[in-house]
Amino acid sequence: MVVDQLSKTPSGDVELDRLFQALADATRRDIVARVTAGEYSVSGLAALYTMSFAAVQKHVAVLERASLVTKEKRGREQIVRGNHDGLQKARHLLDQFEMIWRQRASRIADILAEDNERDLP
Amino acid sequence: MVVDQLSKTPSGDVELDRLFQALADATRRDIVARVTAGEYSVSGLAALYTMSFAAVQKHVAVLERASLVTKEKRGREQIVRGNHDGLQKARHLLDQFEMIWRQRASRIADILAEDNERDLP
DNA sequence: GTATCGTACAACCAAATGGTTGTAGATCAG
DNA sequence: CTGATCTACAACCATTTGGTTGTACGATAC
Repeated sequence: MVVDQLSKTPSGDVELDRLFQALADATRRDIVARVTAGEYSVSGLAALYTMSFAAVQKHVAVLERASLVTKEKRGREQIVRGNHDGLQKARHLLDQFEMIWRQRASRIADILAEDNERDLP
Repeated sequence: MVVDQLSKTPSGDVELDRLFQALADATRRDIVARVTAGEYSVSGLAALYTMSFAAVQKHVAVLERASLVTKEKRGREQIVRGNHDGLQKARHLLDQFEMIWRQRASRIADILAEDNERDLP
């Protein structure tokens, strides 16, 4: 059977919910990009945006729950770093979709090939 | 300059917001997988889930606005198909993050290499 | 024709989201 | 010790989200 990744995703992966939910906000995507490139304290991040410190703090918390970011206490500040594992998990799902797409494409190609066989004696 | 993809993403890409928001729900991910593999009418999809028809209809609408899915009227039913472009766009962003990550990794490798040079006379 | 099917859409509701302000606890600098 | 910084967290608010039910309408079947 060609396409049965589907049965493997009956429903309800909360981790993926949180991952994509976390990526569905421009500020948070920006934070991910920055902390993936280098280190930032929470207030260092907050300085980059016009919103309040608490708002940025909440965004970081969302990213942390989504495993896109880790926090580590250093002195009085909290260092935020990108977490590659979270990104990998999101990429993996999209790769699966890509596979499903390609399988469908090749199925269609097969059908066309069959048609050709039938048409050309 | 090594990492200035960052300045290119100052903020506010509504399309990406909608894309990831759309993927942040297990039912919608399941729909994407199914309609990417083959064709479904809206009611055909609705039959797969326990929720109401209207709920599924809304999910499809969200996916459509996110360019993850297209609808095409055929007779009295509406055929839902996967839209590869939307997926590609999401994959592209994650690929950019992957690049940022690798650049950071190689920067760190460079620093370690410098340290080695300094340490070994 | 009438009945039924597939769809669209409005109105409503509870819960989650994204933001604010304010308060309080650690940690560092002087 | 005192004051400034960085963080955490609660309370509040407006808007969005994910679901419901109900109504209306075009296409199909009989």
